[in-house]
Amino acid sequence: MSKNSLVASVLYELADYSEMEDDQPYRARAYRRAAQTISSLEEDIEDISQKGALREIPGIGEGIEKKVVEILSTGKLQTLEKMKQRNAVDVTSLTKVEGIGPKTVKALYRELKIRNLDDLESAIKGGRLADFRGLGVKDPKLLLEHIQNAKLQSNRVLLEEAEHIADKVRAELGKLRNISRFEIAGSFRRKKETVGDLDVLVETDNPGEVVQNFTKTDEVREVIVAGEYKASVKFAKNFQVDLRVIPSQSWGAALLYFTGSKAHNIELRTRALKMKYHLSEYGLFKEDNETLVAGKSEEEVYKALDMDYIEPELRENRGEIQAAASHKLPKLLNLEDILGDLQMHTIWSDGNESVRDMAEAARKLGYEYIAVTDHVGSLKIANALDAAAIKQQAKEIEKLNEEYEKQGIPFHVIHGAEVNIKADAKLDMPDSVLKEIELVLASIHSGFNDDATKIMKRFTAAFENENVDIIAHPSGRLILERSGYRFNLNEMIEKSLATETVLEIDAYPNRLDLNDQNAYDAIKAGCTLSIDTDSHTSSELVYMKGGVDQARKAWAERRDILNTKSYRDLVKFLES
DNA sequence: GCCGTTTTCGGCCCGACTGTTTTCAGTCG
Repeated sequence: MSKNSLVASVLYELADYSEMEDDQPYRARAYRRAAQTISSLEEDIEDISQKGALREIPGIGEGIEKKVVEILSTGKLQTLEKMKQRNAVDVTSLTKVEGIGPKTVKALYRELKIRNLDDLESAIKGGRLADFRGLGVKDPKLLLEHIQNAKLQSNRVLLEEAEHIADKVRAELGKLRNISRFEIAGSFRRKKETVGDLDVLVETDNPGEVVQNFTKTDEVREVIVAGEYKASVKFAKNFQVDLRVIPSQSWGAALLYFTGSKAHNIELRTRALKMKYHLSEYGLFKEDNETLVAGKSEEEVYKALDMDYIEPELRENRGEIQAAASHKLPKLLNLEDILGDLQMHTIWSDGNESVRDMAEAARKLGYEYIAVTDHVGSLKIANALDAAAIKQQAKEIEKLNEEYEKQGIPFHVIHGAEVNIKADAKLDMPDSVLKEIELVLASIHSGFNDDATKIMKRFTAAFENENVDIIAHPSGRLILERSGYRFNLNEMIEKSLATETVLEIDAYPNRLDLNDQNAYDAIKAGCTLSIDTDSHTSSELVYMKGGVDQARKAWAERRDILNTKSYRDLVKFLES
């Protein structure tokens, strides 16, 4: 785990306290901007600092450079610590409450001596907030709810879950009249691994009516705001959905703006300004602010800015703007390019269906092949196979393949295995057994707390074993649950290249492992990746789409991904 | 605090919604 998020969070905090303390809003904004840039940086901030290249990062000058260096060496910032002592106010928590920003925090402290969420809660319950001016939410019950939300963790959900909520939104919008088109934008459209809310754009001639009717649909549990052109509501589980009405001539500009990311938008607007334009969600305008240059479609706006069209997945300000301006964007991988799935489990180990069931389901998806990769070795919870069972399974698979061949069905089941890399850096199955298996995945399932050196020693054993073809779910993270083990990505990439071992993007919705940043780095370095679903039942094979989305965010092209190869080429690769 | 194809000073992305605001500040995305 890099220090980028630490540095970013300290800078964000500094921005909040600064905004509260002094009247130089642009200083706070500069901190926030730098924090934003650093948190979306692909490179480790510590490496950049060691190279002395911090000042090359846009938004980092003399002052912030010093602060970053201090955070990296001490983990803290003296200026911020002093501010905290001076104010003794928990700005970070208080600003998490909906409707409360730094200015309100300052007023709450000045007038009511409120320092934290508990103070705020008791002030509301004691009715002391009744005469307080300037707080957006007047209803005490609602405010208490917002405080509870602030105390809980974020409401972000997995992309997979967001897809289901999006289906509900689509269903509700389908019932409303007078909507000529709609689109769900935001981080959902960019296919971020987690989604915090849904941004729904609607085109209609009856804005007020559509907004009002939307707030009355069955899924809506609470209305936060509802104006003529915009509504914010909460669905079940506190999940926020924002609806915005967009005029037709601005559809593309609005879609662009609300798809984001914020960093991407700021870069675009800055580029527009340099070209003597002015970009907002209403369109790209000439300097006079009246002449519309482009706005109907995203393509039109990008074109007017002398850029190629940028796919939503790429809009994270990771160099896509420069690439689009110089016509060097990648030709992104598509789901149709995937010809097989190389990790799945059956009833032989901890899966729920037979080899044949999985194969038939994969054929329906149009695949040429699958690899059945049940757990092997001593992993008891996963009902791992021993050497004898592996042999039996090989026979079953051989028979099924013969059957397909006889019937002239061009489909192949590859006999694979997922072998555990043990804490002592040995594989959980002797080489004599592994070499008989056509495709071996190696992965870590224990000793998660080992330090990076030990983890790398274990991975190295796997990389250097000639029977191992793929390192499965390399980081071991579970999104929103655990962060994964400490590994050294650069070393993983080096080893992957040196030993021609493939790194996996495990497409299971709460894994997506490698994550997009790491996968981006690996692809840039020239590694081959595979995208596998890790399915334990045939209905999970469709998780491939999430894996492809993740790979697209990592700028993956068809040639970067192992399972875009035909069966013949794949076998050649495995044998080489 | 950052930054420069107008600039080393004077700008900084932009607009909707809310409150009790009679002309705008704060918050949010």
